[in-house]
Amino acid sequence: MPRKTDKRVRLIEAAKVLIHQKGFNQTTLADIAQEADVPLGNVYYYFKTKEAIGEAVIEKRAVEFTEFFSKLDENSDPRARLMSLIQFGTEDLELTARYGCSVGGLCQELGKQGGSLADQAAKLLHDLLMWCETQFRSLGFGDKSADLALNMVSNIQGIFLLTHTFKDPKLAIRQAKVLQEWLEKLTTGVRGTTTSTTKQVAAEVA
Amino acid sequence: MPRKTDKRVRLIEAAKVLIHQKGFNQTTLADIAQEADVPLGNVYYYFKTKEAIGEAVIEKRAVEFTEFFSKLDENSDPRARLMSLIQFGTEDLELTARYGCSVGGLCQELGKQGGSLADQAAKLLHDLLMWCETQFRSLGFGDKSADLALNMVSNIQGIFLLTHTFKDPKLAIRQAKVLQEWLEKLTTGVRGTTTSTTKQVAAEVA
DNA sequence: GTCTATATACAGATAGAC
DNA sequence: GTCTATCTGTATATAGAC
Repeated sequence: MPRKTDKRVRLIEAAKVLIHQKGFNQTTLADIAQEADVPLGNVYYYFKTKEAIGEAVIEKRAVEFTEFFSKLDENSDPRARLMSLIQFGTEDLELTARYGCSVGGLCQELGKQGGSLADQAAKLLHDLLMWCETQFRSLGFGDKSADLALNMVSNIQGIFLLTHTFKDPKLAIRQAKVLQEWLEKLTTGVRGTTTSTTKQVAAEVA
Repeated sequence: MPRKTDKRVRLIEAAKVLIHQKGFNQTTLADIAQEADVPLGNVYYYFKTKEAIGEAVIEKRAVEFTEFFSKLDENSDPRARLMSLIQFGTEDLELTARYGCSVGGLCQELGKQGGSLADQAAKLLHDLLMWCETQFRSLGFGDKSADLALNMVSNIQGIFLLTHTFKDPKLAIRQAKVLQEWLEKLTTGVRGTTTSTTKQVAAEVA
């Protein structure tokens, strides 16, 4: 592997971490260069602008999201997949308490500024939303699926914000329990395949 | 009222709006001075530092929060108060879609930086959380009240973030309906006063 | 109390030697 | 491809006349 790729990767990784920790605007190119052990002036050989680095970081996040969904999809039924999603939300809580959700934080910050970076960040949350909706649809919730997905992602993002605000991982633990119970009650008697019968059951429960 | 107070008030109001729109770090003193129609150099007569302006803005938000709670408390029973809170979340949604939640945004941004400003911003969300918990406690939910409050505030903050991220007020409308239905089912058969009977009912429902 | 001019620091970005 | 030195703009903050 040529050093070119190596440095590029290092810069993206450094930027990814620092942007999560300090936010995009508060992260300087000097910060990134230092963290990646690359001289400041050399950064511009790999990225024309700071925005280009932001773009690369979000693309990296998108790849990680895809891998994450693949992992979740290994669960045999959609209900277990959604449960896994909630479970993963209780990992790395020290990081979440310190710096909040890496994706939610980007959407919040960049959303105010508009532009293509904001759109790219929003797509990450959109993908998560769509993934959840797919699971609910597979469980037979039909037209209710979008609302259920919205409720779930909303809940997750909200508890991340509170966990960060109060610097208290226990909040996320508590809410994860609540969310899992909600999902359990919601899917009681519902199978993972979409048939006319399960659709009726799901519609009734919802 | 002396002009001194007038300019101070104008600066705080301008800062409040701009910080909501652009975030604290992205709002410059020049921005604030211009918006308040005060010469840049004069700003420092009223506030020693930019942080001092941030402090004043958060204090203003705290006052508005208190007034807001007073308004909500005008409802006769706690259930109606919580319903009102959800209802208020569906007002000014164009603003929320454009700039997100003014308080949530501050907590997110300042939380990463730490310091006293972050603590002050966090206190705003804490007050909201405590207010909600008080309502649930009045409804007889006892020890479940903290979790219910957490769930509610978490949900509200989450949907604000999504509304902002996707620039779509309809999302907040949809989720408000879901939240209200949740609250309705939760409090079915529960009265607004705390007696041993209602406590049992509430505990059972929760 | 008010306001212009400016000091100081640091950000993103570039030039050009190697 | 790499890296030092630096340009340019802009931010917070100050000095000091009025």
